[in-house]
Amino acid sequence: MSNAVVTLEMVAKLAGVSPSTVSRILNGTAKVSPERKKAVDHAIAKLGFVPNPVARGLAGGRTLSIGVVTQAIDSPFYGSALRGIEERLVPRGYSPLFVSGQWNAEAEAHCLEVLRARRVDGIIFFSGRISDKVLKNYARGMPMVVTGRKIKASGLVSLNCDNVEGARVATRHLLDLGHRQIAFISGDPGHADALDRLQGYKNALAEAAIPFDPELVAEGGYHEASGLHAVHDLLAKGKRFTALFAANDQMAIGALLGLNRHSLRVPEDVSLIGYDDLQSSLFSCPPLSSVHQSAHELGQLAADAMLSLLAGQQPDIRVPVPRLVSRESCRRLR
Amino acid sequence: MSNAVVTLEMVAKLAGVSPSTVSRILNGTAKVSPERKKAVDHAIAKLGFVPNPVARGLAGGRTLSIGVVTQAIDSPFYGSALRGIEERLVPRGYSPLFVSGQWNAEAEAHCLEVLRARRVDGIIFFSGRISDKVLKNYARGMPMVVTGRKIKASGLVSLNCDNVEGARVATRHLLDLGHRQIAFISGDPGHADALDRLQGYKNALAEAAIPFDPELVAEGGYHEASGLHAVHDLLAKGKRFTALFAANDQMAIGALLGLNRHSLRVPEDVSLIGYDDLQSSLFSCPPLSSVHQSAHELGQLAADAMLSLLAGQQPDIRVPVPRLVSRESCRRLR
DNA sequence: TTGTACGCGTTATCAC
DNA sequence: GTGATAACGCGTACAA
Repeated sequence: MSNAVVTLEMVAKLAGVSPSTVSRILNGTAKVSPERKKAVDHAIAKLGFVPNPVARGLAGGRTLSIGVVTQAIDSPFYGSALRGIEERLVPRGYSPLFVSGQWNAEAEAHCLEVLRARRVDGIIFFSGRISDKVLKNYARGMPMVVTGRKIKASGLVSLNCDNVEGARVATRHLLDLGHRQIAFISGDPGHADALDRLQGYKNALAEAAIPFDPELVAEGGYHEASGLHAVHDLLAKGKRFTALFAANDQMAIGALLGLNRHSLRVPEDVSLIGYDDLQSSLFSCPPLSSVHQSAHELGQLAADAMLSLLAGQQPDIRVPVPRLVSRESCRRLR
Repeated sequence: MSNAVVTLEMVAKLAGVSPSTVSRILNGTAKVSPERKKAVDHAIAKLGFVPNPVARGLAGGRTLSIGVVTQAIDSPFYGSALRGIEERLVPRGYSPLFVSGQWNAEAEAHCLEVLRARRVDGIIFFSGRISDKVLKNYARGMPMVVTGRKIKASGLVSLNCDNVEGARVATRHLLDLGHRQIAFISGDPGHADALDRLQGYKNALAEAAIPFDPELVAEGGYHEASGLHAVHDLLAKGKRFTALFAANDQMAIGALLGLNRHSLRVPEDVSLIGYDDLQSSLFSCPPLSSVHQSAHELGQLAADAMLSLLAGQQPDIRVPVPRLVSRESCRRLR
């Protein structure tokens, strides 16, 4: 309630000890006698003292803040991830600093500069277009956790979901349901993710000895509108397909509308499956089958990895395997 | 590219001037001779000097960071708002510090404490459950921008969307289409927003001389699942209705699924309208009519207001009026 | 206009 | 164990 500024020095004076002792108690840097500790704790409580992170940052070289480079803070996927990060970081006294790169290498570089200027203790970097080299370079200066890339470097943890496998599972699901003509809406080819998911689609087809047909692939951009357009393109080609796999849920939702526009019903006429299992996919009409890849959990894992790194340990993170979530947008053929 | 730490002092030395002169140039605090300024600019560029915000914060008492208390960083509405804030703040050198209160007064109070401890220069506070009194108290210590409340206090700007009017417009739209039995899914009564939207619904009915029927109102919680349940409840009562107004788009999407579950088609059997006009509403099946209330724009306005406040000016903000967006989820009766 | 000196609140490095 | 003392990098009275 009190708006007054209370400093460590004031605590020290009231407790009858030196500032250093107070600092030691706060950080557990060294042992102090129980009686002094008690006096200090008492003074802290009485004054309502809260350490100033700014001063701490200057003196100690740590700011207790973690930079998080996301690509689009307003996307449902990243929103969940950021929430996961927040859940893990805040209770440990760290504050996440979110900046968004907008899938633009230059903007991403700028984000990194802002974060470095702010002296964050570490950086969590989600996907993006910037080169691995730049990221590795930053990693030499501070702990980094990176997702969606396959980089190896000391002081850098790479969290990689198995997108190839996830896409294989999704495609396999459609195959198991008897579908043979399966169209695919790819993500932005600028993402490694997108390429992997395409590969998984191809792998599943190969397993089933079905030749890959480029005509059944439409390129999207990971957002709803692109899914809608992709369906138009696919249908315009006149190619027949009984099932459609979209490389993420947002495009699947767009595709759903596109199919409706062409009087094709899901799942009666076309089976549809997405990827990511967004919260909202549970409420589409019909509820969308998808590959569960929890962004929320990914965020938590990334934060945990960062915490380990900061504690000087090499985290041993195992990313959860993608899991099929079957709902009502797919049906057995015939 | 250089990872070295460059300080203001080094710039001063290289430019052959005193540190204060460099500081003055950086902050425009006082006039300096063109020649020295040139030398300093040159040195800054050569060294790639970036001022340390941490040190700046300690010395100058400003951290160039703005606390933003959101309720759920992973909700589509807040995601857009945060993006709007980021767009305005970052180019001006400020960094937003996002924390989420989860619609929990205690958590919100904790958020505010964290932000104060971090010495943010100001706080943008979205909705929430904490009391106006606490907010006013904080406003005495630093600039505040608050949304979704009607508070008056010096150093505090209150951005208020006219939810009563928006809800009236939505209901009026249904009335104009010939509907007379219009059900309503309210938001969490803990929000002022929710109460206002209910009031707008009532107002429109009154204008049309239609008695308000409590049986046609179901209580939701602003998320998709609650919209789904609300429809079940409404239908279980056996009340007939030809149109349904959900107090936000997320609930409308849930309601859409609920109606489908009961073999009611939108808009053939029931006309449906939401509120907020989320990006995703453009892609529901059918695309959802809604009341446009740009969260993105709201974020920008809040950020602009904060910047004005920080510049010592009293911002004169005019919140955009809610606007009806008619799509395919409503149809004329008969 | 410009430079000097000090302070911001904390941590780290010494002696004791 | 504990307490002075010196940084940390910058802003700003104050003097010149």
